[in-house]
Amino acid sequence: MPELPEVETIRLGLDELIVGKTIDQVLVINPSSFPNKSVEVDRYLIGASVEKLKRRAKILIIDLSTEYALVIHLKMTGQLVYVNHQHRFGAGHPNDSLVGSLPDKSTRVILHFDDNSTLFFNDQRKFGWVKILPKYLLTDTNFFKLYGPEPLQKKFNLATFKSQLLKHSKTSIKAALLNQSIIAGIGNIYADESLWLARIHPKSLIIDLTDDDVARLFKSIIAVLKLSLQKGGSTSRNYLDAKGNKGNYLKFANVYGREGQPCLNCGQPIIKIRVASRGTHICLKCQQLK
DNA sequence: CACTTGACCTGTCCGC
DNA sequence: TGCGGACAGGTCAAGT
Repeated sequence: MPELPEVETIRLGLDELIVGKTIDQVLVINPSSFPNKSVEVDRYLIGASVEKLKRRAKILIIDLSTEYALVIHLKMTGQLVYVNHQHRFGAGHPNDSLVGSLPDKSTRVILHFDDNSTLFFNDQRKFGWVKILPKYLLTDTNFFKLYGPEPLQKKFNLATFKSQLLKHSKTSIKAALLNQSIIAGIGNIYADESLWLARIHPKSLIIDLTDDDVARLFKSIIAVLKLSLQKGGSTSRNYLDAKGNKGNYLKFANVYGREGQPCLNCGQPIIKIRVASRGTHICLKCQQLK
């Protein structure tokens, strides 16, 4: 599920909701969802408070007041939803209905705070995970050493993007965008959206792209990610933010989920093909293979 | 070596 | 209505 805009939306929500709160209970309902949890690590968690929320690529980091952090990957269907039993958002806010419905059968880990509020880690497909790790390991030279640049950071520029792509010149551009070591945070939805906006066929080999193609793609990636972040991410099936809201980006999507519908640039029907063994949405007229 | 494919899981949808 | 198969936002290990 969550790609960069979704994880960032969750991070912003949790930043409002849980900073300063103290953990008083951790329940692991599905042990493989928290692979390094043990009785001993309870003492690093219980009594610790939440210091800061961070994100690197699609990974969320909850820095605690101790030497440790909770590191979370939501993979395809993970959710982190906060519920405060003393607080209602009101006016039909989706969070209010979660008060009674969580935990549910996809709840894998529960973090409980001493103000009686709760953070639920739900994950239908069980691919996601929570780990506790010492903060000092969570750097780009250690835990994140296989991750490429963050596309929304100021220091990410066209020259960096181009040199990252050229490390893998014989692969398709779509596979490259999905490769977290080339550029961090892009997944299937935003790969398709960025390639459509840049008018590039996803099967194009990197070596065949012109400088102009790469420049358009660079701009398109940033535009697409920023728009999605502004819309609170994409909800295709499962995604919810920390308050239980769905994302609104897919209403603005140009190709993802629009197979059979007219291309918003030329009117030809969008088709769905397979590239890098992922479902891939394109307009054949606007995105011609080189 | 660089690159691609299956496997991990659960649930849903579509065609017969 | 039931059943099998394909597919779903991600990432690895294992294959070519």
